[in-house]
Amino acid sequence: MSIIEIARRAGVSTATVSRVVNNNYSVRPETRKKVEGVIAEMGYRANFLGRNLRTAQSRLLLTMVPDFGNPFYAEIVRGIDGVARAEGYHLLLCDTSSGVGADRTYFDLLRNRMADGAICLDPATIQQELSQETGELCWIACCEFDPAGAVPFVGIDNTRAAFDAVSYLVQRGRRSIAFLNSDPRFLYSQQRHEGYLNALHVAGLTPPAGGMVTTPGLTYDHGREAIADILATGLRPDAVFAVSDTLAIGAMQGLRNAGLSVPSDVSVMGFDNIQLCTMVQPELTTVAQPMHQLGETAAKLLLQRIRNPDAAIEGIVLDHKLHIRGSA
Amino acid sequence: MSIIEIARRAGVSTATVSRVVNNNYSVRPETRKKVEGVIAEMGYRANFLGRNLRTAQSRLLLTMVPDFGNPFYAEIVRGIDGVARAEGYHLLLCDTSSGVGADRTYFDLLRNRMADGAICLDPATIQQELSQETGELCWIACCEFDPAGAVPFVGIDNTRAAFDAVSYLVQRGRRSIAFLNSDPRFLYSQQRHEGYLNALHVAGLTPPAGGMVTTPGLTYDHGREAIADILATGLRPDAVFAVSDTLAIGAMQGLRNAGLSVPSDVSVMGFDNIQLCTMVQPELTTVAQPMHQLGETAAKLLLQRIRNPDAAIEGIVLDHKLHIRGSA
DNA sequence: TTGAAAGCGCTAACAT
DNA sequence: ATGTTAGCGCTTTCAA
Repeated sequence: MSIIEIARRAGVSTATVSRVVNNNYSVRPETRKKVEGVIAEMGYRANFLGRNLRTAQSRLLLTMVPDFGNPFYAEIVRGIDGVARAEGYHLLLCDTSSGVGADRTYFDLLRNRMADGAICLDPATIQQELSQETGELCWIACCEFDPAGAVPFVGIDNTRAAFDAVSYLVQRGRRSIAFLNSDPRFLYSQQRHEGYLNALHVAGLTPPAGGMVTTPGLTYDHGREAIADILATGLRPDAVFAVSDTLAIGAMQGLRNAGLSVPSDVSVMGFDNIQLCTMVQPELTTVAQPMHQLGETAAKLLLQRIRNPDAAIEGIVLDHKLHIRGSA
Repeated sequence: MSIIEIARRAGVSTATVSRVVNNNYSVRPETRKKVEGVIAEMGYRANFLGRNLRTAQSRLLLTMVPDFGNPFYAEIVRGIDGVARAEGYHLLLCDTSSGVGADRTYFDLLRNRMADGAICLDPATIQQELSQETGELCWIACCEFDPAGAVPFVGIDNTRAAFDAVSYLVQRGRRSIAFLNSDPRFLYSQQRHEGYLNALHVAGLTPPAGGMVTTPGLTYDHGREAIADILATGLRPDAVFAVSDTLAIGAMQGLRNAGLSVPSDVSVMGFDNIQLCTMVQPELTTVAQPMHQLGETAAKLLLQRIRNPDAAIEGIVLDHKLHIRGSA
């Protein structure tokens, strides 16, 4: 049953039905009532497929996350979702962790007009590949971004955040600070690495030999295994800085398994400030990212860009903040 | 740039271009090559809005979750996503926690043909409201379902699972077993409540006065607060059964805060078996749900139903399993 | 193997 | 205030 059927039954034109449905044009109250009556009676619902083609928009926002099993990303997505829904958009959510293959990227969903815009939380490397097309494609980088690139972004200053975190450990008297990093394809990974080295350098320290490891992912188990690897080399650091809370929480478990106690033997510092931080024992000291705000800002920026594609959009850097708790 | 432009440049009809793009009909190799050349040269991408209208499908699967900040739901969604993508579908994800208002349900996205089908993880109450329309609407209930209803479902036997969990606590000598439940609108909440009572009954026990609480959500903090409430009544249970691991983990933290130790003072039993269970101290004993499989099965069922709407589909009950660890 | 043409359901410009 | 009508971009029947 289409709009034609409704128009026929109500004795009006399809245009009038359309006006009633979208209640934007002036329609005589009686006419409106009559049409609404037929619509209710028939249980008619506008077919968005037709509307979308006609208006050339899908009202869908493509959101690409590396892994929404990670509470950090989950919280950002919730931020995006809130803004999107308030503006009448919905989320086309893609978990990029499983990998889609080189020939077929999720950006195709944008090119194919399946989405009106996209928010990408994926590694900057992928993004750089695509930034050429940036003028045509409507998207925002979130968390992973190139400050010098052409793509509008929102994120934090990862280098400084890591610097602050490690400086704190140093200030607390720690001298052998291990570093649990993730995939170096991630820009945040490179930047936090840099911040870590900077802070050590300023303090006249160097990374302990074998104390810098790279994990293939951000699960708790990756953190646990990373610590096991470090300890297996014989190294006994007095602090660990992890680029993710999930990694840090896994690391704490790994340290416990090895009979080491946190923070007396080893301080542990995480990154993100997920809810879980205050649920583990000891509570996790971490660098907070404003996750919800990150998502909201990304969505607002994107919507802005969708509505006014030509306006220049500034990149936005939000503040990080150290949360001192029991683990360091 | 549309298919017409490509057809013109390649000197063929739009039908031929369409055939090339969908490479389903026989097209002469030279013709194909020529068309593909133009497509590549022009960077043409089919507009899915047009295709969707014509084929009357969106290739989108609506997924409604109460809260994908909860790792339990996140894992299910990943299961759904994997199957969906393998079949050329994508996820239209809606977080229902924020509430959409009575007049406008997410099912409308289905009625409006924005999605080809839906998987609903939302409370059964909402679902029952809608099950009348079930013949017309194409959707699957996941986790939350009415075994006697008309809606195809996949889930576990919550009553038995809770029964098994509590029976285990009893068998370990626990006599005063508190129950941390969530919103009773959830069917699982009612069923696990029933299983809890059954197990106590069989053991000749009764719920300790003030030992059954209901939380407004499933965050860690809800668990922590629930325990605080119980302890505030003066009750000192020797075990706690929570309907969610997140609740249980929060409860453990609450017990610690109150100076109680797990499991010597109080045993704690969770539900779901999220990854985090082995990262807390002590590790959490819990009833495992096959989360990934739950999601995969739901997606397969839905796809099946989309392709063959008339075939009867059986409800599927998957197995639960007790995981004994340190907390109980 | 290819082309012509209809039409999916809707909106919006234009006419009345 | 309402109707007429073109057309969004695509697929698909039918004909050649």
